[in-house]
Amino acid sequence: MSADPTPPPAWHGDVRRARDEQATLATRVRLRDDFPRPLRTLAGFDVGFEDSGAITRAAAVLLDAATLAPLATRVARLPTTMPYIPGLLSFRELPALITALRALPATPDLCFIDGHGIAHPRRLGIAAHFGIVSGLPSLGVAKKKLVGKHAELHEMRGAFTPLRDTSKGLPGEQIGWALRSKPGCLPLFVSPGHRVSMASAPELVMQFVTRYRLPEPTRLADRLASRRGAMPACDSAALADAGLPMTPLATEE
DNA sequence: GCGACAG
DNA sequence: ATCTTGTCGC
Repeated sequence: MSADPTPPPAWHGDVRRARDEQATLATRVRLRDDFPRPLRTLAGFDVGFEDSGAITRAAAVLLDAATLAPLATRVARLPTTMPYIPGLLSFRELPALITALRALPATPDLCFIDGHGIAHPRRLGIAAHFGIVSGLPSLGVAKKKLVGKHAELHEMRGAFTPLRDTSKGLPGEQIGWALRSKPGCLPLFVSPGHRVSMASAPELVMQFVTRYRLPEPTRLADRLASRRGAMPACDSAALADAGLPMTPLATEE
């Protein structure tokens, strides 16, 4: 048995140290598609808070990639250890997210994270960090941009345009995409996390967008993390079909 | 010094 | 993220 090669981030109250750690880990991000085709299972992740922020609540939802049927859901609650600091989001939320991931009955082929992938000052947004720590293919789906600029976006569903980091001059390297997942809605900011290419990111997201702005994996995790609405019933038969463990589909909350 | 600033 | 009612548009 070997120890976890990459432990979840630990906050030591030192912003500069955390930034250095991000720069180092960003070195290990791989932007090449490296996941099963066709995709069998997907997982969506998001975080919410309880007790005025004292408790960090991470939600994970495993779905069947072919039908988008929920196969399992998990919620992990951990004491909140640091405040929100732009650019250091993963140090605050990743421990809970990894806990939720490990509680899933099966390992997902691709992980959708609420937040940015490499569209980050040091190219290690929470989705990229999640990929490095877990070793799994991941991509980021954010509702607002953290850094970068992009041209005007067409109103048509599915339209996308590059998001580039212009902080070091024009044109600037591409760090992600602004994606019109739904007409009449603000665009989504999509970027590769780990083991996913820049070119595939928009398609991977649109492939799982139905009638809402957010793709199903993230949309469902969002509701579970924020304790809103109800989760569609999990399909135990599908979980079995997928050749996954016959773990009881305990749906928390 | 003045904005920008994932969740 | 979270606190919250009504309101605008398809």
